[in-house]
Amino acid sequence: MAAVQDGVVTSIPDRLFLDLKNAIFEGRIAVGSKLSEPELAREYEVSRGALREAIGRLEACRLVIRKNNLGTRVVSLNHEQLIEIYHVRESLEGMAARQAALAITDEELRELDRLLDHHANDIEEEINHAYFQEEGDLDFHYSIVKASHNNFLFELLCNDLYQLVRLYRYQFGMRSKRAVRAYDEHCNIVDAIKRRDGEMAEHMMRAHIRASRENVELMLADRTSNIA
Amino acid sequence: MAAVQDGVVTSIPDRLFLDLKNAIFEGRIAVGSKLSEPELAREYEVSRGALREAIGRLEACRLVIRKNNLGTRVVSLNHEQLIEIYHVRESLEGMAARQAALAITDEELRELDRLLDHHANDIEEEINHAYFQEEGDLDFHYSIVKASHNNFLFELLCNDLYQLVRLYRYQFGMRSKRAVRAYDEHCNIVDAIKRRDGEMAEHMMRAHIRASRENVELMLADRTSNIA
DNA sequence: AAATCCCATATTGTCGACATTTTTATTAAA
DNA sequence: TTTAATAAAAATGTCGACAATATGGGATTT
Repeated sequence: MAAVQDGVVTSIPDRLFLDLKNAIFEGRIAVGSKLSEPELAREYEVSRGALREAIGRLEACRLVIRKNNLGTRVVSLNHEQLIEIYHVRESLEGMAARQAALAITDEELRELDRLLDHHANDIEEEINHAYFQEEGDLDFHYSIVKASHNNFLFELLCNDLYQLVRLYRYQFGMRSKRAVRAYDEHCNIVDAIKRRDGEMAEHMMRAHIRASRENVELMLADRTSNIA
Repeated sequence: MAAVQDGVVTSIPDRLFLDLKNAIFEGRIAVGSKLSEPELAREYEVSRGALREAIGRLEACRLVIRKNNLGTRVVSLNHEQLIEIYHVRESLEGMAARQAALAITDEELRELDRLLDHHANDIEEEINHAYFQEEGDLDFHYSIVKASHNNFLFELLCNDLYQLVRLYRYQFGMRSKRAVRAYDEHCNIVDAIKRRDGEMAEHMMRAHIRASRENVELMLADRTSNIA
């Protein structure tokens, strides 16, 4: 999961960008709240200039929205926008699986098997389900995208989309209960990749994400009906 | 084509961002060349701070690459990277066509017909082929994506991907000679959308972009063999 | 002659201050 | 009491200056 950039000199905005991102993910900066430049500059002990550059990068990966003369707010997405992202994920990750089937290395294949085993153990021991519902699932998808050896796809998904999904799932307080079914779907995807069947890998991945989206739609529908 | 943001106050970085983008597209800032902050600040008569913010936005849409303490250069892509982008386009625009088939309005459908007519006339009169090879084709794709009514998809494709493709085709000096065949493919796509057949619309759009990619691959192969 | 080191120069990184715009608080009028 | 106008406060936009880093040239050494 760790995408450490080795040897790259990190500037103040680099560090700030990471810190702010974590603050958002951990809820210390609330969804929808405003990022006050004077306040954050004091808190992180940096100049407003450096802070503004870090905020610019948050804006680039769509985690915040900035309006001229009005300041910056953490994105607050509605249901429709979350669904939009799932549609994009479906097409993008489908393509990733297709390309992974052609380009994956033996080492990357072993890594996928390891993740699958880990997932299976968690299910059998009926413990720690939470892991694969959150980070573990992301690790799996991350590995597939990496195995596609399409760097553009990788950046799009891993730098932007996954983070948005993570934030929204957090925002809506969603925890998937699909661990067992998701495991089966993951196996299907890996099987297709092992057989170098790109067409099938894409099909299975799209089905997997579509199921995940439908699950989300159900939860969102539940929520609104409960509130209403 | 014009995506004018009405009523939005434009700051200096806003204007600079547009100016620099145009300068890159028109070749006044060469592909691969360095963006000197002092020089550009003098030329555009702005402070380096405002300039740096504009550069940050160029970086966000991947038109330039910035390295700490080393400065910023206009992206210079190799063949593999251009092909990577076409793969992403294929999956993303396929999804756009699929969703457009479900969500397109009558007005948007009329607009598509207008573009198709325009394209057909150009072919019959055997003039102005250049138009549809470049801007016209982009207009068509732009309209489809808009008709998907998936705003996230729209931003991804129209703010980032199309611009990159445009720049690379310029960088490699490519001009498609597929006007007639592309017209037929466009018609197939619009037919499927009219029938509200999302599955087929996606299939046709993907075939269209795949053909375009294969055409690009051919040109790139030609080029390298000529040079070698 | 080639390679290495060192210094002068230029460029990027960072900061504090001022200008402009928005927001809040206050006051006056209906 | 509510609304409108206005003034004070705070936030964002913009800038120029200084600090840190990289580049290029020349002297020195092998």
